[in-house]
Amino acid sequence: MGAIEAPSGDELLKVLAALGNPHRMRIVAALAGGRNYVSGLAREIGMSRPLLHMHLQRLETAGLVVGTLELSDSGKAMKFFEVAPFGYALTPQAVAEAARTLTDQAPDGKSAGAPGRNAQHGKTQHGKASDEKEETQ
Amino acid sequence: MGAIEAPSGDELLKVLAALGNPHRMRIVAALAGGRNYVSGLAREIGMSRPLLHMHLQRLETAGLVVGTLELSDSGKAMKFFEVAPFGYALTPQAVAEAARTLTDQAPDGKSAGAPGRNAQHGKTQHGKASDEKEETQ
DNA sequence: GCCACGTGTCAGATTCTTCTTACACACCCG
DNA sequence: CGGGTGTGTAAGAAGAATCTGACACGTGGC
Repeated sequence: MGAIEAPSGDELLKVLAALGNPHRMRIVAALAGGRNYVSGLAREIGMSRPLLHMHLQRLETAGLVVGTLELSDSGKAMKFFEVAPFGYALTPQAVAEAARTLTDQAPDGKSAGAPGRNAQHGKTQHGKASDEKEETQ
Repeated sequence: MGAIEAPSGDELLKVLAALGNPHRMRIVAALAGGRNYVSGLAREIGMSRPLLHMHLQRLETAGLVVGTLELSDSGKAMKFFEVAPFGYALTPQAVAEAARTLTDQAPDGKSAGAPGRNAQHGKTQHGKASDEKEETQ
């Protein structure tokens, strides 16, 4: 019966909390139309840079966008962001399944090992299977 | 082929914000295992009734659960809750599409009539789909 | 050197959400 | 009639999220 791989409760929770915000939704929408760098994006959607920075950080932590620092021909460092090819199915069973592996995140939980920051876990029919290595950041 | 009906931005936003909470996720999970009434559910998941009441209200507003007030044989009024057969696909395009119809409106109530709130977009494996009626607030 | 552009981060105020406590009512049973 | 069950709601504290402003740094061009 379980056709698709269920995401961990913490992961799904982070994704939903990240997407459950009008500004962040708009950011993802703007990024879905094409990649952009922080200041340009801030101008496009009319938001202060520090605020956009926070939202982008939240989205990146949830694995919904990825940022790459590039150097323009002028030599200026510009951080480009683009949407990650995520795909989640939101159904009662999926939520129930995820809630099973839901760890009541303690205020201090990350001691040794990966901080649980994982992006792709092919949930839906997204054949996109770029391998994912766990990098201990 | 974009034959699928996209949810309104406000609707998707409400759903994501409602599900982006560990307690509410657990509530949906508990309710997916079977219907229950408020006090019983509060005992089952170990939560105070007023708090559970608030969370249930939030979930019901988002259209994720439905509550029906029934009378037990003893004559006691008991409010039973059960999960609504919702189904949302969370992809970059879906978010972008929803963000297009995102009204950043004030806490003031909506003007009139039932807005086009559509829940089922059967792209995931979920057979049964009885449509629910729209209840404003 | 100074300014325009890019980056990141911090402190503080504000606003929202969450949670507890306490109250209101209705019904049944001893 | 008091005590058990069920319901709903309101006030206020506690906490987390949001947002603004100012600061830091680096590079290219006048």
